[in-house]
Amino acid sequence: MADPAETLLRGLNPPQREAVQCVDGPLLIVAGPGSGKTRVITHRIAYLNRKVGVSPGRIAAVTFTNRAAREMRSRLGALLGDGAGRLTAGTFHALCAMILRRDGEAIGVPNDYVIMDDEDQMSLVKQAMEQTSVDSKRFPARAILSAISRAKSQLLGPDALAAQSDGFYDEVVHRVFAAYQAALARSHAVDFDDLLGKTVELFRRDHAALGRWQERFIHFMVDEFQDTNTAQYELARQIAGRHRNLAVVGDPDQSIYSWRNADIRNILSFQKDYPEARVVRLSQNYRSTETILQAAQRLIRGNSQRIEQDLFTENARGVRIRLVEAYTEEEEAQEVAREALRLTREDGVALRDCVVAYRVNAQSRAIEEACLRYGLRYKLIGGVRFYQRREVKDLIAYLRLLQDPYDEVSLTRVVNVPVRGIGKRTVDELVAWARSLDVPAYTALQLLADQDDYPSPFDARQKRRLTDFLALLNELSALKPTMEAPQFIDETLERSGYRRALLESDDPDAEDRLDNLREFRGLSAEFAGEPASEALPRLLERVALVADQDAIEENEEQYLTLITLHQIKGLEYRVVFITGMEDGLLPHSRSLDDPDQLEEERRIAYVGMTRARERLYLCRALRRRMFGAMGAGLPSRFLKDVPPDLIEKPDRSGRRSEREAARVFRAPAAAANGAGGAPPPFRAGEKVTHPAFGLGVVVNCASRPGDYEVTVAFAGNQGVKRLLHSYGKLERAGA
DNA sequence: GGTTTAGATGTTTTT
DNA sequence: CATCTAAACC
Repeated sequence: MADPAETLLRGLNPPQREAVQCVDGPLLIVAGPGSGKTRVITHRIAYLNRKVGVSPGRIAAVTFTNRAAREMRSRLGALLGDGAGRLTAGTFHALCAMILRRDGEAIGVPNDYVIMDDEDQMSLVKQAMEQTSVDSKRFPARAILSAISRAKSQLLGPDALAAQSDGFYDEVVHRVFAAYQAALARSHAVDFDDLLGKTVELFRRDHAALGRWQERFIHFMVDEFQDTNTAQYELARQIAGRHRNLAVVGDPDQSIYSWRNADIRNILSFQKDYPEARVVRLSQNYRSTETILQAAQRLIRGNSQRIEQDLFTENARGVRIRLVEAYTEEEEAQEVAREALRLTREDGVALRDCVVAYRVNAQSRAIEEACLRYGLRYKLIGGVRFYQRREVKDLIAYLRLLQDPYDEVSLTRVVNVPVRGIGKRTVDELVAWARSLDVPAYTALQLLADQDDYPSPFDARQKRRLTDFLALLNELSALKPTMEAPQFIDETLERSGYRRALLESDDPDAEDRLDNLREFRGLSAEFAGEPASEALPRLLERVALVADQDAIEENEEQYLTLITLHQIKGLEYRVVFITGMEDGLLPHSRSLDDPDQLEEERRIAYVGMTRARERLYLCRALRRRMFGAMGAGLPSRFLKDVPPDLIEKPDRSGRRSEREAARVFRAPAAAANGAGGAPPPFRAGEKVTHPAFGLGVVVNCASRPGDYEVTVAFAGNQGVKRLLHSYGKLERAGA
């Protein structure tokens, strides 16, 4: 029994063991929620090491987020110790960045390439549309971009798209597509889809390079396989092409990224491409109570396009799912906050064990406000992401420009930030002039500076300003090898005048912005110990690829987590609140008219529900602010699919009058304490009656936003209850 | 060329 | 409702 490999199998059920031990050849694991699939993957890696002697360094494990990769590493560390550090774990994008950094030049991806984010892509598409005179009124740039992105994630270039084009729209897309790719190339840039597509292209063309990576990773594993797109799957097949040790783990019912071109059919393709593949199903749920699992199962059965998985659990039945119905978004948030508070005080639940999940980021605001009001610490995941903030993007644009002067998007972004008298008109002229000379904008600037008499469209004043800017870039570039990244960032902010402009501006957020810049500088400290010229490419790559800046920290701090239903995938909490269970929000209004999208919305709800271990709250508001106006919210159609006997409904008989609802609606934030200044309705010690609970004695009367919460000890075995005064069911006894 | 303002406009999810 | 755009104004 001293066999270290055997100990890894302890505590696993038979299918889990099978998945762990099946270390030769292709493997498909279809795993329901809470089935311990992450555990199976890490154990499999450890088993490969202990039993077969495969070093973790020869294994690539692709995860959906960087967070998941980090988690996998630490789990593996617990099993294997030091050796685990050599595992290559990360997203497909990170893996591709690594490959391209080393071998990309073979297909013309320059060593110093930069990665464009979606905002940059948008501006490039708009520019490409102007260039090809495509009317942005008739063809929204966003739609064109998503068509381009769809084509790219299916490994179609402009020409391939044109070849299978069917109609005018594709023709338009094709034109913009080609111009867009040209603009990327001119800027030495790749977008997220290129990262994948160029790597696939590299492996198609350069078999020596492919062979090296095939030998490097003799085992390849993909988690969340249901959310991979065509390019990602192709890449996995390429790398696993020699050893055929490709293991994929997925759950079709949790596929929620089709809008990012994830293709659930990859699971079918896998079985076709690897007919010899072993298929293992993990159906036992170790996470949730039976009630929660059953409710989720019933919900997901509402989808017609699916294969039934018979999930089961041996966990206890647990408490019923609570339905929370509030009048407004604010009340919904307050009820959530109040309940979270109650759980921490009465039920021994830590605040960290609770999570509030919602469909759209905008919903977080009401919750945040409720948390502030009740003094709950919270942590917002996602939201306006750090790297997207204006000042951070400005700084990144400077750094990118200093790494790659041909990055035109960055150049036009910062050429007049802070204002240097180089307005839109001048910038347009510069870009047009550069294009007429068929050189990048940066080269045009150099021309302007070096050849005094070269004919240009600029007068002396503009010429002076432009060459001053060029001088600034060159000056900073010269500093790059002489100092470390944090110091270089300081110099950039100083010499560009950015910091000073921010200090002198009357922007009310100036302080925050400086804080953010300081924070960014702090991040760059990780790359200290080497000159900025070395650190910059890796720093910028990190910035582009690692989106989960506000990662969930594994510390002891107590806070309520606020997160979207998309980001919560892969996590679990004892208590889950899902807010906005309304038609139009979940399912989202943009998905209502498409059956396929509607099924995806249902899967999103399913993912949310199955995150809960013990308690699940489904919350909705009758009225919600949308488009600036209030709209009536109908309950989510998904609620109907949850069996009523699994749900505990609010006491409808005690519902407040419509008039009172209107009052709350008009002044939702009125009176943070007590009912608008009204005196407490009862005092401790008073005798009261309740229609359902009978006679009781008031224990306490605490003020609540817009209300009072009365604690009453009822006679007999009714026990102590907390009731909201506005429900109006309590009356003074003995009158 | 810069700045302010009114007006329109468009609202999901993220590596 | 908040953010972006275009046009008027400085």
